[in-house]
Amino acid sequence: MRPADPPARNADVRRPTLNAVAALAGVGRGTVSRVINGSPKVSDRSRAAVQRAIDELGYIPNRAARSLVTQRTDSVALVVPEAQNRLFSEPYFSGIIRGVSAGLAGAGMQLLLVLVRDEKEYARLATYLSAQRVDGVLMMAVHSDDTLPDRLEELAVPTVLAGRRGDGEPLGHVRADNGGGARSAVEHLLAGGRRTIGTITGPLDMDVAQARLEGYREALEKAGLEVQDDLIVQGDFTEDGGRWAMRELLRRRPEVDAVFAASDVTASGAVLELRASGRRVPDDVAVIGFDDSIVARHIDPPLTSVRQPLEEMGRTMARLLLDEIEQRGAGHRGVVLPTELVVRESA
Amino acid sequence: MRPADPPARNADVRRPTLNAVAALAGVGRGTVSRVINGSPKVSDRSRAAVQRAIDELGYIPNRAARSLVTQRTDSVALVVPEAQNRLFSEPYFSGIIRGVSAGLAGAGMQLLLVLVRDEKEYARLATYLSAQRVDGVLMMAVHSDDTLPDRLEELAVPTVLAGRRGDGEPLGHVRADNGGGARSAVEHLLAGGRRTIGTITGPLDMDVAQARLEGYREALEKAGLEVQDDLIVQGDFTEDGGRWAMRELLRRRPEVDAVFAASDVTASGAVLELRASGRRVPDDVAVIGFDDSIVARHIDPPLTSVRQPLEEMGRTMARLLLDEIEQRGAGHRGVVLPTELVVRESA
DNA sequence: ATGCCGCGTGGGAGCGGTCCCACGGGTCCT
DNA sequence: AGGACCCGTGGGACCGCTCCCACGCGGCAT
Repeated sequence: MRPADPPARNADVRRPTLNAVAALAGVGRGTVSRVINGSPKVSDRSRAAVQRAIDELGYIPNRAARSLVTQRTDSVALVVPEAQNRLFSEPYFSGIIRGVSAGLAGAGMQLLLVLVRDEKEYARLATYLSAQRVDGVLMMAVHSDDTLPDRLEELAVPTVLAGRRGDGEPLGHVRADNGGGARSAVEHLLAGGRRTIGTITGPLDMDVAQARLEGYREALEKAGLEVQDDLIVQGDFTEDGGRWAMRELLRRRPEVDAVFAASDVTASGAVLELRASGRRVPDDVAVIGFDDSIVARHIDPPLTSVRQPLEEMGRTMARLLLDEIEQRGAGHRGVVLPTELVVRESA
Repeated sequence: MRPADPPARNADVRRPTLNAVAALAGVGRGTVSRVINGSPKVSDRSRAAVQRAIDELGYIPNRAARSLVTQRTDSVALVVPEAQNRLFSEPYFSGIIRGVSAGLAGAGMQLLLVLVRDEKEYARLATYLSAQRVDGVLMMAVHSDDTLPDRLEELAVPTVLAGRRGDGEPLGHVRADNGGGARSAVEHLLAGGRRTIGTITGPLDMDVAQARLEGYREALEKAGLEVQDDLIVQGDFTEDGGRWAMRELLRRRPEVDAVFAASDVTASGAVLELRASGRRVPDDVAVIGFDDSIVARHIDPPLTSVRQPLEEMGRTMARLLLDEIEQRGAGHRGVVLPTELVVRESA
């Protein structure tokens, strides 16, 4: 129990209100509101007077007050499952954020960052999000069995995903052309004369992993080569997983002369294992990764990798979400952005 | 009575209000408010009734409405200058964010992410922030000539910085023990029998760079060695800067047998240059970096590096900010957190 | 002139909370 | 018995904005 209430609530300088602007401009509140919201039904004279008053007072609308009546918050949440946050190579995360931020800033929207630590938090999140009345939700790294997106859809919260859960993703989402990227990687290996090309996949319950594997298959088939199951080893996007998978691959097929890894981190594990087995990269075995992350540039030898247009993906996510907020039922759309092969020394 | 019900404003399901809870619980609005805010002046009977009604309706308070009257937003902004966002090794950024998020979540505070692209945006930011009425501001990576913090202080916006601008930083801030970290790195090199130890610094207008350089000096002096100016080369935290600085260092002192680099990225550049000059790491020249970033683990050889307790730094920032919001004038405090030397193969 | 139209415009009525004042009804003291 | 006090309580008055209705006024047709 507090002995006495804090005196002087706090040192806040009371900011000017719309009322103050109206008084100074000699018009009614309605008119000021119209000017601020760009309504056309205001005379030039009033508009100028209001504008002058706004400038003079340094008036900035109070978001809470507006939000209370419009039932909008002009803010969206970016949900990042904690686990993924580590798993995914960092450029992925920060690149997308940068794009999202840029796309949102233009629309005067705020970005709420929500890191989700554990399952318990995750479960309560849907209610939380709809109660906070964010206008929309951006989700990073959804798993195929993720139900949060469905709940958000039920609650009619506009949602856009980074990546999709599976083939017929009903929600709006943005993803890189994983299949195409993988294809171009394998084609590059083929063009380099490699013939026994293995691949280390990601967890196959993730769409990205599936898509990249599919691209690998397509490239081989297009080249008239047979897809051999023992050249395909499942990894988990980690470095240790990459090492382990590479060892397995070498055991099965010691003559392998190239590897396409579904992530750079995996690839770096593979390179380590190759070196441990006395093989040289790329002379004996060529390696290509995916993501063009920091490690790609820094491992020895520098890694050829598939780059995703991260910032553009982020911007696109923002745009899609804004569209959906503007007119719900605009239909959830999926956007696929092209990838690019960055050739370095490993292949 | 209103003539007719509002014509379904939009597809939003109208969430229950405090009024609805009061009606269902058979009490007044004031009582419900008291229960929600944990006031002791409520009878157990009322409290129970209200609690039941809340659960039944799934009531969650409307932040905007509350914010309007309390003049608080229960949200803080995390400001990240865009340039730094690239410059700083990523674990730094994401580690701190994770800590901040954890620290804030406990207090029911929201985290607003604000990336600042260019100078123009930056200039308007102070006004913007105080107008948005965020309760406080967290700033990443301030430069020593940064004036935004000062403006925020003027505007009486509670602020906590990651790192400090200089020696007598007036604002609350959290930083790693950069000097101590550098010292332990150099001591490790000395313990390994190295005697001609060079250092590649960061931009010396940044406090971290200064502090790390100072630690280098102290360690040498403590060991009774002379600090030789030509063993100190200024870098810029980039890889290229590291290469260039290493080349310069080799030119000045070809017999150098160890290098302490002020960042891992710098160190990785140095390693590249050392190898290009035909030297082996660590056999001929030992190298230690700072940050324990991803690249530290992935370059060849794996880099010995100084780790900062990033997540704890984030949590501490959150706590400091919360304190300052709670009672302004609690005095801006600086907190220094210990670092840890992670020994790998490069030294 | 008289009516009608449409454009700007002012301002009342909320949005959903918190704050605080006034009030009923017990307890305890005189 | 009457007064002073305390406790839990209801509800009015906002917080700063948008929405919308009603109104004044000039121009045009009647």
